[in-house]
Amino acid sequence: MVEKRADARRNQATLLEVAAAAFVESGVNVPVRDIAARAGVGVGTIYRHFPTRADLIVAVYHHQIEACAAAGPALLAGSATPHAALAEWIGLFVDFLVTKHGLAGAFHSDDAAFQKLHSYFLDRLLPVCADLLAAAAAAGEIRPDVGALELMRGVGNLCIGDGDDSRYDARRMVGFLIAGLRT
Amino acid sequence: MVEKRADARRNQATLLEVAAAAFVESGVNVPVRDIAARAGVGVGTIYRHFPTRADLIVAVYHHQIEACAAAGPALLAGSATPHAALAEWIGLFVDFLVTKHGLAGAFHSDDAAFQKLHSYFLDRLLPVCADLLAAAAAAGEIRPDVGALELMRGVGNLCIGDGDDSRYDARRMVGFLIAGLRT
DNA sequence: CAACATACGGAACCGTGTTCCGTTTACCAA
DNA sequence: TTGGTAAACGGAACACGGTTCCGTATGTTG
Repeated sequence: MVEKRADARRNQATLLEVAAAAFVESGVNVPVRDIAARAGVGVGTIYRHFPTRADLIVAVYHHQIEACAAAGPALLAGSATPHAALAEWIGLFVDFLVTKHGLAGAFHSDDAAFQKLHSYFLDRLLPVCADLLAAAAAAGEIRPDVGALELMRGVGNLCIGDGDDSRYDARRMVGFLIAGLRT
Repeated sequence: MVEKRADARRNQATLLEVAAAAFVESGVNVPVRDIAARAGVGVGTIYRHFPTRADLIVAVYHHQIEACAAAGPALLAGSATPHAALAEWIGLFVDFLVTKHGLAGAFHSDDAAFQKLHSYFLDRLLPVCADLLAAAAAAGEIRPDVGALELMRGVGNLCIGDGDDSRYDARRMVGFLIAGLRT
């Protein structure tokens, strides 16, 4: 057995599309039952393809996360200074997070189910961030003791709630944070 | 009717004590049923005294929040510069948040039940923060366009998850953010 | 001490994530 | 074409946490 049944493959594809649409309309915390109903399947079908909510979220945003990871080295190679590359890359990350209502919150949830989401983000993006930080530190543009993990968590945290209140702008706050890294 | 029944007053006091202890041990997200069990009362009794979780949390931390609010003017009067006062006051706020496991998360929850918690924090602390910011801005120490609400939300967000992971230190990140406010 | 308003306890309800299992169906071989 | 079978499905059921409701118990007052 190597090939999945045709209906299974079709359902998985449908679920990814429907989930993506539901996330856009109702945020990543949309109830699993709603997604199932919209896709015309039972909740069991969702859980067979995606063992937890986190797996579904990871699957939906897989391409965008990979694109973000890939953008790091490209920016480093193409920007005027490492610090500019870092700022641009963080900007991409922030854009990604704030356009997914509730994702930043889920990212930092202490719920065990979201551990996988957390791990995936970190696995893919932490090395990229670390390289950018190292380059900027080597160029003497930022203090040398800034860790990639703390920066990513801080940035992710600052994105929580963006969009809920027009008086709060995560991009602005992240900008201040990055500015505060300078030597 | 002006006086509450003696048992009611006693229960309310017990609940405050037990809830405070439970928050310390298990975080502010400890189930209501657990608090009820520890206090030896039914859940109905909790809800009669505190209509929602948020009311209970507000009641438990009322004194500390008031103390934090009162510290603002005192620091402003006693510090070398307005910026130093701002930094010290933010430090107090951060200390308060990070020592209450899960409180920072609840503070920014989009759950309607926590709206009251959010409002109370903002009602009491926003004016204090605004005064400190205005003083620092007037002294030319920080950029003049920083809002109290965005700063408090940013700081609150940075405190989320502190303690869950020894590699993340909210105080450090907040320090960077405040540093990034400088002109 | 009686009578009544107040307060109590905890079962029940609701919403949400997740599991389980009887039923249906795609696929392949005869 | 047609069985047979493993894979996949649907949705009821369960776990859990916040909140509500109401019959019962009790402090208080006259």
